[in-house]
Amino acid sequence: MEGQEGKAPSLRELARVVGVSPTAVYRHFPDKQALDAALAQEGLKLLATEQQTAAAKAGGGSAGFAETGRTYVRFALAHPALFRLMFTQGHPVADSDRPDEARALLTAYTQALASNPERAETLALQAWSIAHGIAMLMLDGRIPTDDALIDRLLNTENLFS
Amino acid sequence: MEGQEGKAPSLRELARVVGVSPTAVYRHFPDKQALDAALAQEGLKLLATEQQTAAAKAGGGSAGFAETGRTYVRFALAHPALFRLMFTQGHPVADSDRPDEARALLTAYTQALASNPERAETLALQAWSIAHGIAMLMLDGRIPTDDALIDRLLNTENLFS
DNA sequence: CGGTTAAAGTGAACGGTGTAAACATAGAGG
DNA sequence: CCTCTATGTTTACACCGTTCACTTTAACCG
Repeated sequence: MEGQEGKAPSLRELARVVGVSPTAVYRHFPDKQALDAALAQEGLKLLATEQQTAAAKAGGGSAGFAETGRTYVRFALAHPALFRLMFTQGHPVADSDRPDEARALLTAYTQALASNPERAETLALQAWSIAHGIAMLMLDGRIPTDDALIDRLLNTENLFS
Repeated sequence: MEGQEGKAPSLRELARVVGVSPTAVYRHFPDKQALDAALAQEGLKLLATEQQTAAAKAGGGSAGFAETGRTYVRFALAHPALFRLMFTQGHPVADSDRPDEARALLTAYTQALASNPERAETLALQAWSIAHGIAMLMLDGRIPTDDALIDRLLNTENLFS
């Protein structure tokens, strides 16, 4: 019925939930963007661990790599607002911090799968792009949120073969 | 320097630009969402024509198909706010209208490239996903907005080969 | 123990937003 | 000319992010 799931919560609403006045937030974060960035960081960490456990359970290797992608998309569908937040706001979230947990994990996998390092980099970004694209298109209601479809689209064996 | 380009204009700002009071808008659109949807429709049409001319200039076929993808990403980078609007709001924009100009064009191409029709559908969605993913990741500053990188990522010949 | 001090929370207020309601005006058609 | 409809306006409301001046809390130290 819906399109477009998951709207970002307002600063005031978050304050309400915590049971505190809106202005109290400013004792801990300079502005809403900083709050969002902190939440996004948390989300990225959560996604990274989910991916790692999923990949480990699949036994690593190329099966683990595939599981990483599925987990990425399923995470987006499970936490639409958080996922949007994670990629929507400001600077790439990490300035001098960990340079994107998820991305590091990604290139680690592709380095094992590809011949030369540049090829691995390209592969990593392509995998990221396709997973991100699927996630976004599904979140925005452009593509049916179908688990089988996720598998079909992420299947590298019939990818432009 | 920036991350995150292109913010949606407010209803009041649009009214200001047009030189009219904010509430006048409601004589023409039931609410802001409807206004956004109309703008999004316009954007989709624009993108579709740009893709068609680009593909035609490339001589159609698989070269034209590739040009379609490049045009998609370049469009997103050229009109960040509009592109976001096109995919961000509500129902898939077309309820009974044209079922997504861009998507129709896409499947038309893949049907020429693939063996069976379901394969073509999968191919179309995969191509859409990767282009959309690249566009989004670049808009959100996750990936450098590099023209050469676009080509490299969209190159089907080294896609998970 | 008392006093000082920094951290954390407060209410009021400002300009911004989307939207509703009641009212004004202009122009077309009889 | 008079009426009706399309279009516009002003005023008002609730919500938003944010600033400011003020109070509370609690920890530390002589």
